[in-house]
Amino acid sequence: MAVTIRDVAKATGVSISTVSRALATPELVAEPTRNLVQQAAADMGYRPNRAARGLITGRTACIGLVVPDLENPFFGSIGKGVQDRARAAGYSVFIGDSSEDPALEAEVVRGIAKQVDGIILCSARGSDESVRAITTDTPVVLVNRTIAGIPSIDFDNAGGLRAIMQHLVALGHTTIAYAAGPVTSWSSGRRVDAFRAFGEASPELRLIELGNFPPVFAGGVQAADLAIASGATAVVAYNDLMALGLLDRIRERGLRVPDDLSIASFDNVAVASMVSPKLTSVDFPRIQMGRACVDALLDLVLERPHGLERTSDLPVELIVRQSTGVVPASAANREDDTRTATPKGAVTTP
Amino acid sequence: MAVTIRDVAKATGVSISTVSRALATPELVAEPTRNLVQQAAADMGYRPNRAARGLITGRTACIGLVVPDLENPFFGSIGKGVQDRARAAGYSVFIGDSSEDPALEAEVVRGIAKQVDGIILCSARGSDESVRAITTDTPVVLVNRTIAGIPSIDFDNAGGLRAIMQHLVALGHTTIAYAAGPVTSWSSGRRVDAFRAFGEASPELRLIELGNFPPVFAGGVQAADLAIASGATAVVAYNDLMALGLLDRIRERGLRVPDDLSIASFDNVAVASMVSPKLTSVDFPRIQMGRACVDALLDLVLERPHGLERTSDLPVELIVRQSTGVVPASAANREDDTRTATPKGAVTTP
DNA sequence: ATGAAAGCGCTAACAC
DNA sequence: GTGTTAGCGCTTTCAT
Repeated sequence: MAVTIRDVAKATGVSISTVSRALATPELVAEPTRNLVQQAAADMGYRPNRAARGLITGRTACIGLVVPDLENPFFGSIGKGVQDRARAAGYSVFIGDSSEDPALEAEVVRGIAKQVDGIILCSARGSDESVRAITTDTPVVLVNRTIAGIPSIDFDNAGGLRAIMQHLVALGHTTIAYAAGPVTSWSSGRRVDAFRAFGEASPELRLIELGNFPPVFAGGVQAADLAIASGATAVVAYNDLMALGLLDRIRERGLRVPDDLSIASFDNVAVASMVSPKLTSVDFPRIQMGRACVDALLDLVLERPHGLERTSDLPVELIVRQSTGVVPASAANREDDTRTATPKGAVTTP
Repeated sequence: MAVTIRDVAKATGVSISTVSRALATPELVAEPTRNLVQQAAADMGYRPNRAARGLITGRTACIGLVVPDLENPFFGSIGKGVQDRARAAGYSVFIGDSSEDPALEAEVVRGIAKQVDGIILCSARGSDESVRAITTDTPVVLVNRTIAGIPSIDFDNAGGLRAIMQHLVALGHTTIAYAAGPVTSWSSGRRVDAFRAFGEASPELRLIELGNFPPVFAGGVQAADLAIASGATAVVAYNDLMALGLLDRIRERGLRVPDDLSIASFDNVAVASMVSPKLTSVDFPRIQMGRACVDALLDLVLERPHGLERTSDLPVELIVRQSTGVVPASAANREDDTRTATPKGAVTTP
């Protein structure tokens, strides 16, 4: 058996409660006693039994992290941030993988809920009700999804989309296509909304929605032909994986990126800078997101008043690389004609 | 407070020990009582308090997984397998990220050790002694590293290397270069050993060791020029990231892959099939590895006799794609000459 | 087959 | 400032 508080008490000649206090609340113990006990505890290699402590305090000093897919580096990064901040705060992290399955997600959450003080739930797949049901027993912070009444953290999807659009417009593009992710994806929805809003604010642009695609390589391949057919000079993809698929298919069709067609996307996964041309992509501070989640969750758990707002958006950053370039001369001319034909506010020719 | 065993006892009119038995060891309770209790427990939403149980049984039903970097999809996959198998066995998983830092690794392990029944330690960074020290308190299974006396699981690195070599030889290559990973990497060492062994067994081949490189894109870039200078017609890289760097630099030098130079590597990361040309790579069954780790660890924890051997190598699979092709005609001729000039066993010209 | 009772290691009143 | 005591929720002898 490991060394217990009792052993330390026996060794130092004080009572077990003094040992407990010297270790947990040192300010309540006289200097000499405290030193004696702490020294002895250290010498004997005493390590408190978390389970016993939790049994009485009702706190576990553990938090749970439930993600749809651990293999996805996106969630790995968040996990790294979570683990890092949690450790700094003296908390351990339980990991749960729901394999993108709502039923499994519920089971995983249930299995974890009892042994933690709170849960960080990434991209919850369950219904609003099922998620809300969890939050009655356990503090929860949501990532990549918002449900009224539950604190959540997200990236600034709209800001990222706008950054891409401004970048493309600055390069002279006026006909821009967007290849969206799954309709069920909340973040995809936010980006589509921002895309439309941008279009409404800039009527001189021709913005084309290519439709919804699986957020993977094959989805990008599928979108590529539509993008080419649309006449757009730039394509924005829901994520880098799709951008890779676009790239592959576009080149297969004999076009060059970015000379004939520019590509921009979201995520800035590691490989974005390893392919040629390197991808222009919106970077999400994922590790920072993980940390922010822990902060928000501990605010809840410890009932700290000065926590951040119930929901917040983390700023993102556009990383410009080689997959976006100035609009092709031919397209620029063609579009110039269009622009001239419908000048903003003034009609000189009937 | 949550519903306890006491509440269930009160509701059913039996004693708490009967409730405990009905739930934990049903065979010790009479059929009617058992049903009554189980039904009531289910209705009341009773969930056993793991901490309390652990306090008395000495078991936590938790295992720890410590990896060098959660952001690396390699470890994410292993984590997925671990989590999956552990859940099936009724175990929860603590995650620890050591950020490739031996000191932090030790701290993370220490923090986790007390709250788990065993630890799966991936690519341990600490010294043999420090790792062995852990195993005195806690069962440990090692991944990607072997230390005498500690059970470990690994991939069949040598088998993978041989599979690549046989593939290249079948394509006519006789001058093959190898770009190794860091000298400190255990798996890199295994592959280098296998490379040399293959060379010794096939004296008709010219095998070139380009040296050790960082296992990342930049390392591959660095190796590329050496590979080209070496006159090899095929390059084997320590991992896919390096292969990507090789690919980039080789094309920058005006050569084509695989027409002028073939590239093969290890890991088969997702992106290997998303670049062009798609990479020939050795696939590691990582999720399966995670599962195998849990099985091995639970053998230790539960002192099951029929566990697998103390150390074992998981089989790997070569995935042939577009980055490897038949040897260039020019090179084939040149090499034919060489081969003729130094025939095996017979010297015709002084 | 079931109940009573003794703790697992620790913290938190409550005394002194 | 320190010691005594009563549990936290559960399993596990030991009786019955």
